[in-house]
Amino acid sequence: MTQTAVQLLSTAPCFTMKGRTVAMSPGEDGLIGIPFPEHSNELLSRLNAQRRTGLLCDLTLTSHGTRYPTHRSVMAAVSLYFRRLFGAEEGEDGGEGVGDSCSVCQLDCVSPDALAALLEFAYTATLTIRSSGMREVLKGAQLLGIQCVADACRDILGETGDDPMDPVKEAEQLPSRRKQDRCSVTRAVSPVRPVWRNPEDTPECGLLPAQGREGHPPPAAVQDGATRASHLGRIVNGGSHWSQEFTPIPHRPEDTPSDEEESGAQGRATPHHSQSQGDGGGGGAAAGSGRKRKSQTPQQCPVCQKIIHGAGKLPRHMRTHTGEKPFQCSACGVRFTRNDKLKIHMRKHTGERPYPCPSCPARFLHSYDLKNHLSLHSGDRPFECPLCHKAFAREDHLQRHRKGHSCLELRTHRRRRGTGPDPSGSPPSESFGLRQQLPDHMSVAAAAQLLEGHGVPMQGVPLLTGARMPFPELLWRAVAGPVGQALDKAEGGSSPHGSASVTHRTWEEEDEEQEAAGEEEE
DNA sequence: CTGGGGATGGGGCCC
DNA sequence: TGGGCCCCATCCCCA
Repeated sequence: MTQTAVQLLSTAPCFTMKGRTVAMSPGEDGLIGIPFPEHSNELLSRLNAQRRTGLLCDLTLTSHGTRYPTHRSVMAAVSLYFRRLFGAEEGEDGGEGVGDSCSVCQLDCVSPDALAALLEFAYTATLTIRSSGMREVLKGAQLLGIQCVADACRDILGETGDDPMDPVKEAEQLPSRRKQDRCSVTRAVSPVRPVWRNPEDTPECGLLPAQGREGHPPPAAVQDGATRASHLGRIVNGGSHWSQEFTPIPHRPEDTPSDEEESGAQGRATPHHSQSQGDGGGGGAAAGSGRKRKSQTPQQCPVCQKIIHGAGKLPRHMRTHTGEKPFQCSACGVRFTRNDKLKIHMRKHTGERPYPCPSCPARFLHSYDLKNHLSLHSGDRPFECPLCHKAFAREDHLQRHRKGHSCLELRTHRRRRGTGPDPSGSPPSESFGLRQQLPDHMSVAAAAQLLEGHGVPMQGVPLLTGARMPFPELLWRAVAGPVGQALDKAEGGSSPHGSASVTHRTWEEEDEEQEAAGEEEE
C-alpha cells in the first residue's frame, strides 16, 4: 500500500463490519483498510512458540554456557545492537552485517537470567524478572540497546535516564554513522564483544542452531514465562515505559515520518512519530537525544491499535491487556484494574449507597443504577424494537432482544410513522428530524439532494448508487457510514448515545437480520 | 425471555 | 501530562 493510501486511510471515514472498524478511502475507489488487531499478538505468540521449539531459529545467544536459540529478525527488531550488527537498520543497504548463516553470539557480559528475561520480553512484550535481578537486566538492556526495558528498569530503580555513559543513548546520538564501518558502529553501540561463530568455522558452532530441533531440551531460558511469573516480580506492559511505546496519532494527515533515521526508540508500533513535540523538526537527531518523549492525546494502543482518548488514559487501557490489577480491596482482597472501580467496590463494605431514589426508599451504589431505576418509576420505555415494537426501558435490553432473535416478527412490520424509534434501535430523540423527511421509495438522487440541502454531503456514499430506495431507512443506512455524523450535525447536535457508533453497529446488525429474513423467505 | 443488579472499559472534565 | 472522579455504553449473570 502506498504511503498516500495509508495517509488517506488514517483519516478516512470508518464503519464497523462484523465488529471490525473498516477505514474507507473517499478518494481512491475501492481502497479500504481492514485492521486485524489480534494479528500482532498472534504473530508474536507464534514466533515465541517457534523459539521454544527451536524452529527456524537462525541465531543462538549464549551466556556463560547457557544457550538461547532465537531469531535474527526478532532480535534485530527489538535490539538496536542487533539491528546494527545485522545491518538491518532502516536505510541500511545491507550486506555488510554478520552473514546470513546460522551463528552463535556469545554474550557473557549479560547474565543468563538477564538475557533470558530480555529474550522473553522480545517475544512476549512482557518482562518477568526478580527484583534482585533488575540491575542485571538494566545492564543487559543498555548493552543490547533495548531502550524501553532500560527505561522501565531505571524507573523502578529510581535512576535517571540521563546516564551519559549509557551506550544505548550514546549510540542513538550517532546520527549518520550507518555508512561507517560496521564493527566500529557495533563498538559504539555497546561494549559487548560478541564472539561470532559460524558453523563453517568451528565444529562446536555447527551444533548450536540445530540443538533446539534435535532433542535438546529447551533451555530454561525459553520456558514459558508464565510459569515463572507466579513467583517472580513482574513488570508488564502497563508499566511506565508504555509512555514511550505509545503511538501518538498525528492530528494532520500530512504529519508523516520525516526522520528516516532509526532513532533508537524500541518497539514502535507504527512509523508515525509525533511531529509536534517541539523537537524543532530535527528529525532523528532530536528524537535520538535520549529525552523522554511526552505522551499526548489521542494515543494508539501498541497492542490492539485502539485509539485511546484522554490524557493519561493509555496506562489504564494497557491494564486491560496485561491483566494487571494493582488496586486491591483491603477488606475482601478483590483486585481491580482501576482505582475508581475499587472505590465504588468499597461502598459495598461501607454500606454507602450514595444514589437515593427520590420516589422510593431505594438507594443505589451506582448512578446508572439509579438512572435505570428511575425509568421504572416513570414507566418510560424509550427503546423500542423496530421489528416487533416491543419497548424496553434499557437500551442493552433492546440490544439483547434483537441479538437473541427473540423477536418473532422479523421484517413483517413496518415502523410506525411518526412514533417510535428508527430501525437503528436508537432512542426516539435521535430518530426523527431530517431523517423523517425522507419519504418511502425516494431515489438516491432525490435523497441526496435533500440531504445536501441540509449541508450533508453525499459524496463517498458507497451503497445503493442508482438504486431506488424501498425504504428511507435504507438510505439512512447508506449515509450512516461516511456522512452519518455530518447528518447528525445537520440535525442539530449529536445524540446522547454517540450516533455514529450506534448507527454503524445497527447497520451491521440489520444486514445480518436481512440475511436471516432472506433465508426465512427462501 | 425479561427485568434487574453488577462489572468492565472508554471518554469527558477537572485538578 | 497524569491521575482522580464521574458518566456512559455494554456485557454478564441471576432470578
